Amino acid sequence: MTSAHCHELIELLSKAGTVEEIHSACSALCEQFGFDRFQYGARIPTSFVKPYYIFISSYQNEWRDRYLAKGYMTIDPAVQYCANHLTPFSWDRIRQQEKNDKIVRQFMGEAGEFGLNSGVSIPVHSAQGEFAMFSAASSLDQERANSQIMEVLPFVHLFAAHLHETVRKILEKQVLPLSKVQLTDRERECLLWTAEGKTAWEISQILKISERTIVFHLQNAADKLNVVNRQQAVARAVSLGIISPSLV
Amino acid sequence: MTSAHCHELIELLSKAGTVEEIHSACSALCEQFGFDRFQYGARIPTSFVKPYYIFISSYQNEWRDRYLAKGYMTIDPAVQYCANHLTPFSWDRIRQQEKNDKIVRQFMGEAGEFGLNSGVSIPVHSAQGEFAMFSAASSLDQERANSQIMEVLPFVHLFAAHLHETVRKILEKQVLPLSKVQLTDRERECLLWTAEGKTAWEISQILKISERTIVFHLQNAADKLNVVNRQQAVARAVSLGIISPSLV
DNA sequence: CCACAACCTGTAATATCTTACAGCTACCTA
DNA sequence: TAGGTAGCTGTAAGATATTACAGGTTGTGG
Repeated sequence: MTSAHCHELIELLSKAGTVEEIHSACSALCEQFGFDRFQYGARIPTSFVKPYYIFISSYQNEWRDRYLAKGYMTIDPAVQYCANHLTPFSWDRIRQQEKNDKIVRQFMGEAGEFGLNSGVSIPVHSAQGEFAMFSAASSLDQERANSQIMEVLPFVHLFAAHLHETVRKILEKQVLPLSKVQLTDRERECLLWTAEGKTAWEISQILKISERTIVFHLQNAADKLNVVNRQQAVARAVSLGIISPSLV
Repeated sequence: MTSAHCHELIELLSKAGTVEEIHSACSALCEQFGFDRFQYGARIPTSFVKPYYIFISSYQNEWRDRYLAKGYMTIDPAVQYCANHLTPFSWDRIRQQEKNDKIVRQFMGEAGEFGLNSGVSIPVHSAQGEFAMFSAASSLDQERANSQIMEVLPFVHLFAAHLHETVRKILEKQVLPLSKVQLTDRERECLLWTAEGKTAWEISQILKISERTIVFHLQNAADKLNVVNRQQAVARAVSLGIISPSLV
């Protein structure tokens, strides 16, 4: 296994223009690297309460349905880990853990019935606040699966990053109109200070323009972001990466 | 070059408890993978206007000083790219670009004087809104440098993720007291709806409790987050990953 | 039983935001 | 020259947030 195999797969990804083609590239990765099934899932922050989800998966439908229906996302240790970390999560960490909730053990058992015993999950976090996870499962016995996973881990990790960027490019045209919002310098500046907790009057003192103008810029920013007030404007601007601790 | 070398380096990282030890691990990576110099830089969102920066670097001091003094961070194409992407940025992309600003060409020239001609930059984005970059430079001629970079890219990429997690663990004790803020379920819930643009009265209707109680929870959340109003509370909660489009 | 955490509620004064009205300058490009 | 964009400013009514006062219930663990 060399980096060249990895770059070939990434090359394949870069040519993908549809979800189906991405699915094929992931399948190619599984074949190349000795995995049986994969799943990519991403959460896109179009709204906080109702984010947009996309899944590209070769998991069995029955398992996927049960997973969603029973709300296993809030139980799955891989999800818990990936939501807060950057580094790959090997599934056998769960078994190694001393105390596992009863519910977690049950979850693991059910997953095992679908051939999801050994595997690895790669967290992906983007600057735009998106969260994605790429998981690959192996049907080898635990020991062999682990050594195989270790072998290909760097390649899968790099692949996952490219995978998310590819998905993002496709989604951009469809569900990410917000990410194209262009704020003017002043709008961004006012929003930045608002996120710092400053009132319109205080910002007017900082920027040495009238309070009315601050209100004007913030209103324009809110209109562009399609939100109803400053709290929501700040939330959206931060989660979209439009404002970030930066460049000052 | 195999994955085993990579895992050894990561093992080394995991043992690091100080910035110096991390520096050593990065140096080991450079030696192992044929790079001459490295730089890791991270921006930690303790505040929007004045974020916390940390650098671990083997770049020449003179270049580092000039870089900061001249504000090259806002010019550097690698930074521009990494701020918005997940995948590695090979420096020769800059040269391949058709139109380069005069200022960019000047920047590249100056960097070249310090032996920073060929190299790669890996973006790192965390769930907590941190942004980091790990760059490794090679003094080989362009063609050989590129093929060498391609060869080790997956390993460097995985290393960068572990590097950031290690740094984060060290910083957590010092500059990240905010990340330990624990909000109650209600506080988080109220904050989440506030980030959705809901007023206290609207949230009271959603949660079927009194408006006064919503105000109470939001005030408690603001106190814990050490902020002065709802805008800042939302900004901080989002950027710290305390609330995110999720799990509903 | 007591302390504590999480949760809940009310009144009221004041500060701040939101929105609607109306109008200005400067710069750039078709 | 006209039209567009970015920026700037004022007044005012009404909605909402902030803060300070004062008080309650429920469940958990020492």
